[in-house]
Amino acid sequence: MKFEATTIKDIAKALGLSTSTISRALRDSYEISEETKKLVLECAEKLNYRPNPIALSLKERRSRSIGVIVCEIANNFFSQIINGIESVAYERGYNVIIAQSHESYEREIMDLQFLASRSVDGLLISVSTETNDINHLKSLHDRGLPIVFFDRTLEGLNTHSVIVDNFNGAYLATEHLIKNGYKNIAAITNSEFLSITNERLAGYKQALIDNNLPVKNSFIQHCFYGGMVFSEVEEAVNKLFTQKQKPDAIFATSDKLSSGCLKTLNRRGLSIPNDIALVGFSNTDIAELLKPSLTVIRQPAYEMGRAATDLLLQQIESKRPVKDFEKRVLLPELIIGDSSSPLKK
Amino acid sequence: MKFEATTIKDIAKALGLSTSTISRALRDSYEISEETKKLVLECAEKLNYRPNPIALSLKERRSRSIGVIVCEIANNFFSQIINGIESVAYERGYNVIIAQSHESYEREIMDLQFLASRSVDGLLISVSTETNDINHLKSLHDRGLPIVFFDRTLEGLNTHSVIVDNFNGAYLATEHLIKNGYKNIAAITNSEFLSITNERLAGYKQALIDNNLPVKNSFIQHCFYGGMVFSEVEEAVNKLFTQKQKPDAIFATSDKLSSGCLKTLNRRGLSIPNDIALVGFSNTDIAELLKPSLTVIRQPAYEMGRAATDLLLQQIESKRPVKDFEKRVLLPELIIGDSSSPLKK
DNA sequence: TTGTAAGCGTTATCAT
DNA sequence: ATGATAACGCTTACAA
Repeated sequence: MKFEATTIKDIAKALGLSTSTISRALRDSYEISEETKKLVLECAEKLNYRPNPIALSLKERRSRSIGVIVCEIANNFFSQIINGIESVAYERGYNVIIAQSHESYEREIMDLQFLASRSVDGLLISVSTETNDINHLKSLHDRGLPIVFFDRTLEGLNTHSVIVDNFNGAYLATEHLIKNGYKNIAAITNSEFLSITNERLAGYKQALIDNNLPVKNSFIQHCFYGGMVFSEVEEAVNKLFTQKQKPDAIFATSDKLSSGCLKTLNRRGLSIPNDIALVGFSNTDIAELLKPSLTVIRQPAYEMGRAATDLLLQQIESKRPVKDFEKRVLLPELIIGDSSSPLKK
Repeated sequence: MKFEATTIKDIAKALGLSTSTISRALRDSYEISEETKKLVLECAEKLNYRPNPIALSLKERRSRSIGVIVCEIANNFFSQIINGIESVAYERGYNVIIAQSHESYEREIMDLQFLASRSVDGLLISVSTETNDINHLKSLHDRGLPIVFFDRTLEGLNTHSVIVDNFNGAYLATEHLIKNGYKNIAAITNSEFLSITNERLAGYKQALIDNNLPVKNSFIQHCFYGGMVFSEVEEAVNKLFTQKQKPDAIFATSDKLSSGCLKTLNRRGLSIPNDIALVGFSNTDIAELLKPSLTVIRQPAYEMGRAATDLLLQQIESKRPVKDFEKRVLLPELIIGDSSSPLKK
C-alpha cells in the first residue's frame, strides 16, 4: 500500500503502550492480559491496521512467494496449470511469481536469477525445450531452495515431481486410431530432449507393437520448439506427405502440435477424419467443438498445478528437508470424438 | 534464496570497510574513490553478492511488484494479456502477482485486499462481471495506489485505461455478416454491467441500422457469466431457436461466448455456415482452424497487456501524481474466414 | 573519501 | 504483564 499505512507503532502511540505489547496482542501471545488484548484489537480494527508483509519477510527470511517457470503463459495447457497453482497458493497465502522461458535455456537461467533475486521460497518448473542439464537448478537446490518439477522433468535432482501418465495417454491415443482401422499412424512430437517426448513416443510405439504394426522412423517427426513456431509443424506435416508411404492418421503429442497439425491439414485442404485422422494431446476447450472429427487426450492440467504446489508448500513449510521424494503421476483422459466417426476399411 | 546469502555486511567485513562504503560503491555513488569501488565490486562478484530486494522494499516503501486482477487466467484472451503484462514487467524488473476474480465481486474484493496486503506498487484490473461500483477501488486509489483499467473499465475513477475499439469491432463483425447476405443476426453477449458489452452491442446495433435492418431485442441474449458456465450459453442459443423468427446468423461478443456458441450449435447438429453463420470475438488460436467456416474478431490482447503495464509503470515511477489520464484505444482485427464462404441468398 | 547512526515494520530476547 | 532493545539488509543524512 501507499501513503502512511497504519503500523504497529501507530497503535502503540494511540494506546500509550509499547510496540512489543501491540505485537504480542496481535499475535495472540499467551503472555498478555485479556484486557489490553481486546483494547489493541479494537484499536487495530479502528485504524484499519494491516501487517506489513515486507517487514515480516525481512525478519523471517521468507517471502511467502513461490516462483513458477513455464515456457509460455499463453498456452492452454500451461494457463490451466497456472490456474491450479494459483488456487492453492491463494488458499495458503502465497504469491505466485510467473516467468516464461519461451523455450530458451538462456532465458530460463535469467528467469531463475530473477526469481532467486526476488527471494522466492520455492520453485515450480517445467523446463524449456532447450534445457538438458541441471547445473543451473542444482546450485540453487543445493543451497536449500525447494524445487518441484511438473510436466517436464529432469533427471539428477532429488526433488518431487508431478507428471501425467504420458506413456498411457499416448498408448490410448494410438490404440484408438488402430481400433478405428488406421494402420499408418505417424507421430508429430516435441524435442527429444524433453522427458514427455520420450514417454509419449514409448507409448505410441508400444501400441503399434502390441497390435503387430511396424514402427517406422520416417513416421516420427520431431518439432524442436514444440509448435511454438508454426512453420516447424507445417514442415513436419509436409514431410510426412512427401514420403512414398503416406500416413492415414496422425498422433500429435501436445496442445500446440495438435492445433498446428489441424491448421496445416486445413491449409492443405485435407478434412478430418475423411482424408486423414488425427488424435492429439489437447487442453483447448474448443477441441470439443471439432467433434466428432477429433479425439483428444486431455491432461489434468489444473490438478497438476494443484498437486505440484501442494508438494512444494509442504516442503517449504516442513522444517527438515524432505527425504523421500514423491513422483506423482496423474491420469490423462481420452475424449472420444464420436462413435459416428467413419471407420476406415 | 535460502541459507546464508551474502550481504553487504559480509563484504564490509571481508574488506575491513563500513557497510555504507560498500553500499555507495555498489550504487556507484559519486562520493567514492575509484580504488575502493573497484575493490568492492570485485569482492561482491567473488562472494556472489545479490542485493536483497526485500530489505530494499522495506527501506524504499515500494515492492517493485504490481497486482493484476482478471476473471480467469485459463482463458485465451486473458492469458495473452498476462503474457503482455509479464513481458513489460520483466523488462523493467517488476514482479507480477496475479489474482482471479472468477467473475465474483466478493472475490474481487478479497483479491484487492490480498494484493494490497502484499504491498503492490500498482494495480491492473479488468473488473468482474458482478462489479458495478467503484467503492472497493476508490479507497485504495484515494490512498495513492496507481490503478489502470484494461478491457473492462468502470466509470468514476480518474485513471488510465486501455481498451479495444469495441464499437468498431462489433460493427465490422456485424457488417461482415450483412455483406454476406444474412439478415436475421442475433447477438449473444455478456452482462449488461460490463462496459465492453454496451460498447459492442452499440456497434452491432449501429451496423444493423446503417443497413436498414431492424434491431430486435429478442435477438439479443445476455449471458451474465459470459460463458464461464457453459449451460448459460447453451440456454441463450436455445432461446434464439425457440422463437417464431429464427436467426440465420449469430454474433458472439467474447472468446468464451464464441466457443460456447460453437459447442451448442455443434450439439444441435447445426453446421456453420450452412445451417447458421457465426462471427465472434475470439483469441483462440484454433479459431483459425475453423476457417473457412468461421470469421472472428481478434483483439490485440498482448499489446493491450503491454500498453496497460507501460501506463501503470509510468505512473508508479513518476514522482508526482498524473494529471491527465489517458484512454488508450487499440484496434481489433477482423480475420475473415474465406471468400469461399457460401453467400446466403 | 569514509564511518556512524538512524530508520523502514516487525518480532524475539531480555529485563522489569 | 509490559517495556526496552537488538536484529533482519539496506540506504542516507550527518559527522569526521
